[in-house]
Amino acid sequence: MFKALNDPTRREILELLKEKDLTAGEIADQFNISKPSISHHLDLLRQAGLVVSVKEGQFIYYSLNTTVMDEMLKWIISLQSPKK
Amino acid sequence: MFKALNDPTRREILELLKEKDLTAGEIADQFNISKPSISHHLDLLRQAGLVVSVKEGQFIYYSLNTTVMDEMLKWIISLQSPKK
DNA sequence: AAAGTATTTAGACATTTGTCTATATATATA
DNA sequence: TATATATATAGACAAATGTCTAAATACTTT
Repeated sequence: MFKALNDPTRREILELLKEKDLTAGEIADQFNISKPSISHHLDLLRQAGLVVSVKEGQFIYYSLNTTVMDEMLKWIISLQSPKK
Repeated sequence: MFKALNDPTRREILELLKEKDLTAGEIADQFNISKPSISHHLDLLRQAGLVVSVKEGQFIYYSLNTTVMDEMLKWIISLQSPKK
């Protein structure tokens, strides 16, 4: 998950999906990167559980899965507790 | 910052520093990794602003700087807002 | 059934990353 | 001052990462 968030392109994809669900092609259109590369990024995001994909005809819609981020939020917040 | 958090060793270092400030050597002792490698990890954490180092005699004490994490918390939380 | 569109898979390649050993720098102590 | 200790820097190297082009798969339309 940290790994999935480590790439600027992937973080931008998440920000796009914040607005609304998009197909792989619509996402790829937003970047100056080849479609196979975007496909690869989407695969990594999916493996990390950060996005979910649903096939609809010949399109594949991607959407955010924010529940997974709770874990990360908790981790970061736990670091902010005061020292002994 | 995402980059700094992407490595398991660096995340563990942050968790150690959560308990109390430690010298570079004390940190290195917790890992099966050479001291120069740990020194490199500490440098990356420092560059990311996640830790602060203070020289005390021949020792260098490292401590957490949690303020930087607020930015990241905000980013993650912003993704969790509902869709249009 | 054939051609077109959407997406993924496969394989290659350059860059980045984490690790190491060897060496350098700075401080402390005998 | 010489030696020991703490830490960092330099340079090498294998593994991981992000990108590409070419080809494959799946669906749609004519």
